[in-house]
Amino acid sequence: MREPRPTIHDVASRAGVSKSLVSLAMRGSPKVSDASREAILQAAADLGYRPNAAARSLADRRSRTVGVLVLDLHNPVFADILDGIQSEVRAQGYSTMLVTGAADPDREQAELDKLLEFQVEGLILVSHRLSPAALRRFAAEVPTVVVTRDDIHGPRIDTISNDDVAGGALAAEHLISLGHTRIAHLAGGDNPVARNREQGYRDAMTSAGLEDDITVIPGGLTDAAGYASAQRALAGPRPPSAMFVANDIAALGAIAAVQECGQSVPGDVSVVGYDGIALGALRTLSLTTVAQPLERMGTLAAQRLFARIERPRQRAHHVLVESELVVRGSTAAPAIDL
Amino acid sequence: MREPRPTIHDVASRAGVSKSLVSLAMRGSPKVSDASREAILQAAADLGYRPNAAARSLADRRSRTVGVLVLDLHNPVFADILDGIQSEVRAQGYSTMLVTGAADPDREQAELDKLLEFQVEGLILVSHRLSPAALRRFAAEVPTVVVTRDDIHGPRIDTISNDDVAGGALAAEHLISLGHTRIAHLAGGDNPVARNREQGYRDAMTSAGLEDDITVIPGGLTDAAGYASAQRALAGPRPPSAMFVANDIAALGAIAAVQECGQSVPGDVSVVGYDGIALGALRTLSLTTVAQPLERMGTLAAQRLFARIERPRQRAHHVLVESELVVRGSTAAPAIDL
DNA sequence: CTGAAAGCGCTAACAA
DNA sequence: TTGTTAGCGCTTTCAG
Repeated sequence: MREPRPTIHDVASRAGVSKSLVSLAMRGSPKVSDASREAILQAAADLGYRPNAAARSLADRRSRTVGVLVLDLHNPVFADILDGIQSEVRAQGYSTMLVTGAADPDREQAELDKLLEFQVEGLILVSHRLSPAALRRFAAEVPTVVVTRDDIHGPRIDTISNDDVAGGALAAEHLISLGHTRIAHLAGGDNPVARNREQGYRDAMTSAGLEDDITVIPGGLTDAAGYASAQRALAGPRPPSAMFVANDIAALGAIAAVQECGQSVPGDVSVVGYDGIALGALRTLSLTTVAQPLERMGTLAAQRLFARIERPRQRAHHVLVESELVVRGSTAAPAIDL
Repeated sequence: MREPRPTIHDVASRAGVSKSLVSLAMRGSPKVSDASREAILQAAADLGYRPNAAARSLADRRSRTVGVLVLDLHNPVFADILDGIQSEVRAQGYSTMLVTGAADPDREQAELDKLLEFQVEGLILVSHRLSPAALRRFAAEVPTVVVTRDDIHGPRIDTISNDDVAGGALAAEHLISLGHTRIAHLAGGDNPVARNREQGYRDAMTSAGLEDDITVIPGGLTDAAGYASAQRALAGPRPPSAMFVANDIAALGAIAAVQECGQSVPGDVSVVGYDGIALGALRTLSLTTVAQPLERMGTLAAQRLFARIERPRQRAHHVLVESELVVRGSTAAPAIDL
């Protein structure tokens, strides 16, 4: 069907040398005479030769490839983290195989199985939905680092994360300090990241003596979920003057819902998000948020992974990064209640 | 360093059969007795056996993998197209290897070279920045389909695209029919997609007798670029009452700039984007746009690719999909000029 | 510096 | 139905 690709053997015979010399030359070994190298490179170029990664990986017993799973390609958070990962991986001369499981545990498992069949030397999971058992199974087979979660422990599971409880508290405290009391939390669903952010909110409310005002609206981490939760919050008997939303994308949805109700942000309702996506800095949105150092988290993850690929038995590190409150235009003091 | 993974050979000896029988059993061949299959599967499970994709691909002379290059993971457009691609690729029992070149021709080339070394059986390029020569070189080696562009032709280059000239005209005509005359175009930079959209705008303006009002502000296809272009447009001596922006992400940036100037959308300035990203449907943004059938474009691309993998010499198809104007809240009739 | 030979894990005839 | 035998393209000893 397809004409066969040229192999190392074709290059060798065209250059008039042996296979192994070509192999050396292709990888820039110094033990090749200039004349031979010249001839080999020329022959390779003439033929349009490309090394076969499958063959190399088989003979070499290593793929020089790492696998990356991301929760959801639609959320720009992950693009930022990926930038950090990719630059580090490339710097190491590795390739990355990128997959998504669309937040579905079974698909995530299937994708990771594929990755392992491809003999990736390590795994970076950017916010997964795996069960602890499944995660440990993978981590037992190959160096693994988890980004944005640190709830599942294991001897070989490195993590890069921020303190979501503290971050959630930061968000709530900001609203409290502005003078809000009717502060609702639009929660992010059944996952540890969202649960921690909610916990931070609860803690802050309680510390401020506002435990009776704690209002948690169930929701999710997508724009549509934020929109729906906000609608429900505003339809209640005692609508909030401020909302802390589980992440930025959902916060954008929430802002949309507020404005659609004929209310303004922050005039009638203040909104705080979480993550620090670039879009939130746009003046229209101007989203106050708890910003994670996304790209750096990616870089750190890749660095941890390579450290562990080097020394697999080293004990796991848990890197905690600092998130910070970025105050923008979506929050303000509450309107005076007349 | 790492303990070696179990191989087909280990499974065979544990199950008391030969390598080839295991190979057959693993791929569900009917020519294996139930007893053997049972034993083999059990042994494989006990050992935690995973087939080695590199070895399989080498022996099989096919990788069952396609390569996908996307322009920019930060633009949600591509996530939507990818959804379409992935579902089709999975349905065919193939895997996809996803890479980005971050809109840099050299990096794109390097990434595609890698993909070919991995022996991908086909390539889907979702909006690339390759030179015609480079693209043709790749297409000569492996079945290739290009999504969102149709400017580079070649006997083996399939394309899936919309008519950007017509789409650009659609956007401009909408603004014209609303009564606008001072309509600026915030252009998308030096690439054929953006140039075509601009052409459509010029055509529509000319047809309406508004050639003297044609105003093109140079820019780019990111939120930051849209923001900057809009600022420039508004700072001009004769600020526009409407803007057609080269894509949705840039349009969001433009809206931000308008609002920051103390003007409102659509009260003072109407804004139209292009692409149809989900975010634009949020009520806050409520972006009028020319929507492409993104996910379907992905599906079509994958279908074309598999058709071509089947029959490589078949002549190239150029699929044109319909885009449609989606009118939302970011456009309205111009304010009466007092 | 160069070449021959073995083998990575798997598939695919072909025989038995 | 099963086992044997060759490779797939490459890296890597190990002799020349």
